[in-house]
Amino acid sequence: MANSKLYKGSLVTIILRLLKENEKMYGYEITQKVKQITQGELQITEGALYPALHKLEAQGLLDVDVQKVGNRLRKYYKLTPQGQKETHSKLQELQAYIKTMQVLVNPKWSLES
Amino acid sequence: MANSKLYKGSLVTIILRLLKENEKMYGYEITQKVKQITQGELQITEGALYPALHKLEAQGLLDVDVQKVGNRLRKYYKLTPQGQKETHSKLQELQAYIKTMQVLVNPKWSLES
DNA sequence: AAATATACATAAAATTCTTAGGCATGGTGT
DNA sequence: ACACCATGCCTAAGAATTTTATGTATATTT
Repeated sequence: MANSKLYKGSLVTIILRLLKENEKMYGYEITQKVKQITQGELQITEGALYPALHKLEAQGLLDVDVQKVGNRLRKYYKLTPQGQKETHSKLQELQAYIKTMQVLVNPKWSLES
Repeated sequence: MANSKLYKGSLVTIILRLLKENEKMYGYEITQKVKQITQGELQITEGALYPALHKLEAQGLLDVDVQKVGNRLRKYYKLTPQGQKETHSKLQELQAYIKTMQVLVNPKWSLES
């Protein structure tokens, strides 16, 4: 997941955000979508993704729909109503995080306009 | 450290950034400064901070200067030349992270203006 | 025929942080 | 005098998340 440790903790937010946009997605699709959107900057590893999906499902934030495409299985995930709420919450947390970090990083301190 | 998991991985960046601004700081001062700047949003716990400082020192990114103020010890940390380079690098990573996350979060996909 | 892509999965280890203490000085309130 | 909180350092057990390393199987490309 990139060489930056900053991505630690943002996997769930990313997953939820993608599912908000795409209605239903399967695991492998998520990894590819993220790679594409970020132009390779961010690579979600399967060892992190699948456990995360299982946990989100266990928490009632995602529903699963297993489909057989050709001869292969796909597990399509989609947001539950509760998952939609959580998505909204996570996105607000992200905005707050970014805002806070920018305050910490930008030297407008001791000025406090 | 806030209720958001997004802060995971950003502690070192925060420490380095503060030391870039403040020349020399001691641990407790860092916790208070962060609390103040973020108006309580972000509380750095000492259980995370001190091991992080020790590690940065061991990596040669920080130098320590122990001083006795009144009857109490203070360990003042400051950036080494290598620490300054690393700070620059970490700040660029933060910019990249924010940019990437905003791309992931903002729905300009499949448009790619 | 071999290599790569698709598609799922788990498990050990590493990393980072939280939680929960411990020790000591100094000031403030009762 | 005594309790409590702020200052100032510290560590260690556990939790949570991710990396790394596999495993299995089918489909496509070279």
